[in-house]
Amino acid sequence: MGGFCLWRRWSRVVIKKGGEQDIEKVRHSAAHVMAEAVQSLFPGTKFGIGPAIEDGFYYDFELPRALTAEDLPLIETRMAEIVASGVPFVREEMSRGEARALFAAQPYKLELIDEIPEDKLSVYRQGAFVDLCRGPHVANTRDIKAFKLINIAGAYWRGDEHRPMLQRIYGVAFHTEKEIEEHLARLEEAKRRDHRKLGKELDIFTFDDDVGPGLPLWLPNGAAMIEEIEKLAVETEFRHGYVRVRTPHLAKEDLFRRSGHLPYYEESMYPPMELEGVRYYVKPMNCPMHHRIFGSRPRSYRDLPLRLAEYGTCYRYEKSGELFGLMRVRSMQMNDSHIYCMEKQFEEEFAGVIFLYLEYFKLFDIKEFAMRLSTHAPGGLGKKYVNNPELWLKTEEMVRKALDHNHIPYYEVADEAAFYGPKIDVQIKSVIGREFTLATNQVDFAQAERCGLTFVNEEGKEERPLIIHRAPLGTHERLIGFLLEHYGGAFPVWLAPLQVAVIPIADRHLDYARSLATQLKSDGIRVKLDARSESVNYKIRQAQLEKAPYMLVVGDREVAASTISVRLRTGEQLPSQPFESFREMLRTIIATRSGDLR
RNA sequence: GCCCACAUAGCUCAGUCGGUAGAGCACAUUCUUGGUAAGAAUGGGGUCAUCGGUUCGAAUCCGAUUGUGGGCUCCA
Repeated sequence: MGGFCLWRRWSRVVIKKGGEQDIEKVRHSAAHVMAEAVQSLFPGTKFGIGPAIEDGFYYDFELPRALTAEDLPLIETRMAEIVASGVPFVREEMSRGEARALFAAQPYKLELIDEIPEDKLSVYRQGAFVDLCRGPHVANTRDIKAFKLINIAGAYWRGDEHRPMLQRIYGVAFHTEKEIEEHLARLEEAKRRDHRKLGKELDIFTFDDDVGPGLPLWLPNGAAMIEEIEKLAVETEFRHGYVRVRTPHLAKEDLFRRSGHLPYYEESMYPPMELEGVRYYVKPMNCPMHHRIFGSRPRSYRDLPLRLAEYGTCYRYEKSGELFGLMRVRSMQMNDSHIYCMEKQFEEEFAGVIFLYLEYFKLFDIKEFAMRLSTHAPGGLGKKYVNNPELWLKTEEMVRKALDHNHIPYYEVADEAAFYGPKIDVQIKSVIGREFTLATNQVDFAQAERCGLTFVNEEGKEERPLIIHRAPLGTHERLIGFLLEHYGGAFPVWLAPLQVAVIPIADRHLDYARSLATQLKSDGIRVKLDARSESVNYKIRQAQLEKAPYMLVVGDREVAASTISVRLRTGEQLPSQPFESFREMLRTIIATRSGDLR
């Protein structure tokens, strides 16, 4: 598993290793300087918190008016003055009472002061500005060499949506101006790779106001990709012993009540519709339906493990502000499966799923991801989580064992589990830097009981199956969103919406070009014949922009010799060759889902 | 859902102090038949997101709604 990296902690680790532990101090100090600047420009400002973060810092303020983009340069200028004045950062220690007196006009600081367990509190002073802070800081404001304020955003105090919304200013800070420029250039590059931009340029998907937010429409190019991905899933899951099922998009209220979705998941569900006195819900997950398939006849331990798979379409009512391109939508098609097994089969099944993930990630050349074990929090029992503390602890331990025995690295986060059990989420980052769960592998000890699922064991007694929910390819929406960014739109041949562009040089080459296109089409290749009376340059440019892996340019020479000239998407030119040899190569590359072009 | 910003042709964007809309690309037609990232001309295309208000007059000012974006919260 080379290339595996837990980038959650990555930046910190790298910094420490590289002997650059100072940069965090610089960023944190920059936050203090920004706070001082804001205080001097907006007297009466109430301060929240201002930590260092990846690439920079932020500080939360309660201000008399809303900030605008025009305020940032003013704040920056003030900061530059403070930096240039070369004021030292001075640490002072004091008692809780002294701190309370010092921050008497700062309600947010008072709240923090009261929650600090130690009796000795520390504050840092630079010039006229003093802030409650653990430190450490740089010695002098002059040590802050390069910073820039980036944007303004709203943020709830202490991340709690029931508490006041403060105004947050984000900044970046590095040791040198050059690093800032490089960082901004990286952001620009990220914008070019943004799946929303590429998805539009490559005609993959669109959103329509009349259809609704978060409800993507797949254009022909996107639909072609979806079909390839489903083909991949069907073949792979068949090899791994899954059987396929199909289920409706709706079910009666009672099903979701028994499964636990209505008590624990209702706020993410579309409201019910009522017909002939019966309430129906659109499904937010496929599991209840699959559980009914499991329960559709008596099951023996000999039937287990039973692996039911379906690319099921689900609908979740995500809050409007949470929608994000294809990465966060309201209708989604999931690479779903539920594995019903005995407890003694659990470890093997669970590990099998993890290895299935790794198989897929290798295929897609996905190297930057992290496996996150999400566990429950005792405080959420009966609210967010099914109330069965023993089973939570037991299944969490089972998952840890399954991971450890297979030497699979992971990190653990409490209070992130599904309502029915712990899970392993595979975390990836969008090119914008936002983190998403791409795939998931969840244990479910609750629904079998809630839904009354049993099997007859070796002793002829009824027993509850354990259930594993898994979606290694996540949803089409998020996977394709991710792959767009991951490949920058230049997909491997098998996945590329347009695989071959046939480009005749002049009209007299059209017949030959057409016969090539027809033959490729009969091989199932997605081919486009560009028959327009445009220049060769123009047609090649078009094919390049569409990121066609292959361009077949045919003119007098090719017609005369019955050959083709192949230009790769990389700009590379293959030697002139008989059409049949290209056709053969293409067949192999697609059949093996190779990432290479030749 | 919350804070802030934005919404002009299919796409990317101009549009000054309010005086009934422009460019490039794309598309269509014609000319051109050109050998590896844009040949030329002509043409069609916009209720300036929607609704309301201010004004003699609104793309422009104000309000609401819808949608999008940056965050927060939440998540596949």
